[in-house]
Amino acid sequence: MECYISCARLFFVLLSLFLFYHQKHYFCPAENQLISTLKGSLMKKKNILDRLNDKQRVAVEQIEGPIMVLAGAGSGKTRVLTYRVAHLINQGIDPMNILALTFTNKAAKEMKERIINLVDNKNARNVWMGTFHSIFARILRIEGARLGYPSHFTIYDTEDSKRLMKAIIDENQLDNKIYIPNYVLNRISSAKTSLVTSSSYNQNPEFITYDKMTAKPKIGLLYSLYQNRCFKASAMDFDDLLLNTFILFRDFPDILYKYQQKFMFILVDEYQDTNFSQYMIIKKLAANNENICVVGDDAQSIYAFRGATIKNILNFKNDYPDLKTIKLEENYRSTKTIVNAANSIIVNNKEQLSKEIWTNNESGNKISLIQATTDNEEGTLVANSIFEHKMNQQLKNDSFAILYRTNAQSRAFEEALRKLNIPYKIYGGLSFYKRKEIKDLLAYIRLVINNNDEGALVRAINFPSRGIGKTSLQKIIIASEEQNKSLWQVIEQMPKQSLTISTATQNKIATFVTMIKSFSVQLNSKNAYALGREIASTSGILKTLYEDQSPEGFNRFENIEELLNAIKDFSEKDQGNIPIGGDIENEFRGLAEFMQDVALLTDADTSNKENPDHVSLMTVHAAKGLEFPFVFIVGIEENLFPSIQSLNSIADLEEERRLFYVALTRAQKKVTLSYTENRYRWGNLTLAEPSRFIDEIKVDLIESPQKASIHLSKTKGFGGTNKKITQANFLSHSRKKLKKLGDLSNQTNESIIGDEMNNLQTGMLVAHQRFGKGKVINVDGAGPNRKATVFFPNIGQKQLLLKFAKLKIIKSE
DNA sequence: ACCGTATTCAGCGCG
DNA sequence: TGAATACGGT
Repeated sequence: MECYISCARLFFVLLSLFLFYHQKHYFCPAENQLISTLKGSLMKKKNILDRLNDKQRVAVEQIEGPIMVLAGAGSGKTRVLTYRVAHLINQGIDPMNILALTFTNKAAKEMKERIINLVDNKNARNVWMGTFHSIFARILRIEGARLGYPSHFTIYDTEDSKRLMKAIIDENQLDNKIYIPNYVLNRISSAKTSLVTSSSYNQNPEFITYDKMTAKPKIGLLYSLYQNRCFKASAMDFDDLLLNTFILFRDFPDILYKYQQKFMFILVDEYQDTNFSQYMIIKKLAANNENICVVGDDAQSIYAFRGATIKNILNFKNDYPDLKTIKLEENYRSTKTIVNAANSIIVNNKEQLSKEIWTNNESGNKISLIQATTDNEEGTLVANSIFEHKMNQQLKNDSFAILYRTNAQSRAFEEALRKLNIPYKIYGGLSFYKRKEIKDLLAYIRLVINNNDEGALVRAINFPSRGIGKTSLQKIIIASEEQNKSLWQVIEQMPKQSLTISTATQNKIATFVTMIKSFSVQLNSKNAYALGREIASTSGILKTLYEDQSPEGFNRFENIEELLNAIKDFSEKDQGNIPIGGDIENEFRGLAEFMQDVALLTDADTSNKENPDHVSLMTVHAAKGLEFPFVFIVGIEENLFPSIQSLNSIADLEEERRLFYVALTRAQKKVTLSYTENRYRWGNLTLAEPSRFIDEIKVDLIESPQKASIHLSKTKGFGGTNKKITQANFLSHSRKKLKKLGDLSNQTNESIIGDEMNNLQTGMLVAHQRFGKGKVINVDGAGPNRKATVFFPNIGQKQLLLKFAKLKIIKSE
């Protein structure tokens, strides 16, 4: 819980950083160092190439023609990509003519920063670097008119899609037990990924027979209805961004030609995780120049379950006969032990390209194995082990990561780390922009930008509640279906409609319409922040949350303020700081421009500005592309890792194995595996046995299990480099550290209330950041739930959770 | 319209 | 187990 809130704050800190390039990358200390070194020693063009090994160098220097780089884990893949772009720019290529597609926004942003630091060219930021979705969303905003979309089209997130699909299933009186919204959406998604439109779906024997076989013959119909509804709302879902780009290029050769000319050089990162539609788009774009460089590692393909296919790597050879393939096989990241362990795992996969990863690094520590009795004990043992490593080797928290297969496993580790006052951060989980209050305000903003946005309208009209209920909305939806209009078009022409809605309700709707219109007209003239605030207050969102006396309500209020602050930051910065690409004519930084960034932003772009020194907790999937000195891979049990769902097919099991390979290769110095004999799953205790993956690691690379709990007195040294610490020494040392840790923990987890707050008593005068001075009326609750009732003369009585409210005691009596 | 209770479901998740 | 949603009563 606490994490969400710190996440929330962080998210927008990060959002602003994302937008303005002030971001530091915490996970790549080596590269970071490199950058500062380079900056300091006035980079010259030829120095770039000196930093590469022979193979990397070929991959960077061979700028013309098709190139495929098969880059093993830790082999400097990112460096090849960044240096290649830098090299292109140094060769005089206009950055505007370079297209670089990445897997995440974060990767794009980090790479771009590095490139800007590598080259002495102010225009370097104009490289079109971003995810497939963000790049093609941009192109669709420019060219979408050809397909009948306005440039301000909405991008539906998965929640919008689900809401819409539910509604459609309902409206068509289909059984939502048979037509489960998520299932239907998955079918549609895989169709779109295969470039099958709704009309071709209904003629596609493969899809039709499958749906008949599974007794869901109406899916094709639902697909059509869904597409129609999205189109009326001027909305695209994530898959549409790719599908529509493909259609655009397929049906409008002039546009395809334009972008083929523009993108003279194309680079694709994480090629093993691209799907068919991405493959086809790339193929089209590169068809003219064939200056295309793809980088990937088939051994790290872990997203087949959502449509990615390594066929793209195999097909690549067929598409470009004069393809040059380069294998990067030297690992710079990990110890010999880790590299060998990873190799001994991956050979068990039948389907793979031949590659032999090796390293010149030291042998390092053996892989440790922790055996626990219960999942809680697993948490404790891992946390203790982290603590022990820290103490013995004087390490920071950010040297450690705990990786798990499923998010549900995180709890035991959180609790154990909290007990030891070790700051941690959970990556993944509920992100800021998915919070209700944020989505509420964003819904208004979306509606103001795109009146036809159905998802936004349904949300906004319901909150704050204004007496327009389900029944009225249902009538509006029916009318919109009958007339093939958007919901907005129906309510805008309300008086002309013969709807069976009471005059009172009609008046309420009319008021709502007028309000939204009054915002819309200001969109292109008013400052984003001013308009955002006006929307937040006029809509009643601020007021409603303000009047909510509960601590949660207070928090929501704060989150809205946080969002408004982010908008303010955005609007105040001058243009030229556009996150992706650069040759954009639009210099006005209004709300619409802000929203274009937000729609495609995710939590993966977070890191911790307030206290970067934390242990990272995340799924193995989320860890892709990251590295840590010490990695704990937990829950290495049959039916969990490999997952029980993967045991039906060899292909799935092989993907699990690749996933385990990815997990291992995140580590630089040491890997610790853990498993438990008993695990709570869905409320009941189940027996667990060690994963087959443990047996697949060569025996000489792994230690036999450590069983009993680790106590301070049992501390042993690790490896050669650390200094020996006598027991007495260690204890006194650890006490100091403990205290320091407590302080840090206080910042990150917000779980410990400062000493001062423990002394808070009724009658004291306190100061609050926003509410000003007030008097404490009551204090109750304990630990993280400790809260105070404070009377603020100007505002009134407020209940504040002490762990969130940054109260200062002014006067004790 | 809203709230408390019953029921359901449970894998990883880029954008 | 626990969260997220559906239901049903006021």
